[in-house]
Amino acid sequence: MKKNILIYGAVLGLLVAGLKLAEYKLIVIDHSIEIYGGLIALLFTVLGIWAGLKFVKKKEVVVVKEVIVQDPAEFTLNENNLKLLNISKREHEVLMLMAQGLSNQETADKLFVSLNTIKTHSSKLFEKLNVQRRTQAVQEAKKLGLLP
Amino acid sequence: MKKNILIYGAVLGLLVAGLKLAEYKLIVIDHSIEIYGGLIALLFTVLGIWAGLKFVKKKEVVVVKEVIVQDPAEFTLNENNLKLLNISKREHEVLMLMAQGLSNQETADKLFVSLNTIKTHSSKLFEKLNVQRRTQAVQEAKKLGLLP
DNA sequence: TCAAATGTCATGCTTTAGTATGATTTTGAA
DNA sequence: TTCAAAATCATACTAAAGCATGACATTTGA
Repeated sequence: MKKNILIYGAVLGLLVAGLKLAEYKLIVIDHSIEIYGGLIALLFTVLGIWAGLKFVKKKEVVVVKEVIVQDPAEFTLNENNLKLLNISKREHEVLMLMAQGLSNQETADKLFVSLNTIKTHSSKLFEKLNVQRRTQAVQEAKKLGLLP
Repeated sequence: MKKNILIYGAVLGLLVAGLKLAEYKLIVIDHSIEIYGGLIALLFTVLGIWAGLKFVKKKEVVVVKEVIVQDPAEFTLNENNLKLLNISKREHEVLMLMAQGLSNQETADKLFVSLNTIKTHSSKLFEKLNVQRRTQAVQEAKKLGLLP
């Protein structure tokens, strides 16, 4: 910044000096004033643009490196709701895996049971939670304190 | 852009005309040339700076290198991650409705587009989030601060 | 102005999810 | 021990989700 100001000042000074000299030579020519003015206009326009660029063209590159780790919010299972809704242990297990984004097949594999079994659990779960889809089930379950 | 050029041209024209007039009045004064030149220099410097600013004033570029994982407690949309993953506005909209447990059909109805469109958005979303299912998408999106 | 990105939609297809129903086996409590 | 709930599994569906691909219009940015 300071450098630019100094450079600008220096260039300006030189120009003024140069023009001062040129002034006496050009003055004798016809229409010299127009030429003189035109030159000044041109030079200072360029200078101005240059100055404008210098002072604004500072692109700021911000690099974000921080990683904010998830807070494992303290969760306490609401067993009361569990009982109220008649949700069994196994069903709750299935619900948790469902909430982790597992497919029915994956859940079945993880629990060593058949796909059909998981489907049965899921259906009953949806009934009890009064929802139609697994995504809704997860939402509802979280609301009810059945899931973290 | 075009406007700026026109404005610049117009201002320049007016100045030339004005100076042409001033030229004959100032010429009689002592040192009129210096004053004349000074004025032109001043005016065109300002004009140049203005032009420079106009044509170069690019927004700051923010470069983010790492994906940020956020605390889900207080939510502020992480637009950086959004950009990083190339998730468009519309896709984000779909993502939000998906997170609310809506089916593709319901989402389509809500956004007044076809089911196929939502499926397309969903597929691209899964790709970008690097997941296979909507449930996983929602989870991942929350981790990345794309969803409350 | 021109290319790239975005948004929209379709078709055809495969996979997964969800429903309905019924059956057998476990298990926990009266 | 007995009985009901819970858990398991199956078959047969329908519905929804997801994938791949191509097309076309609109928007936008360089």
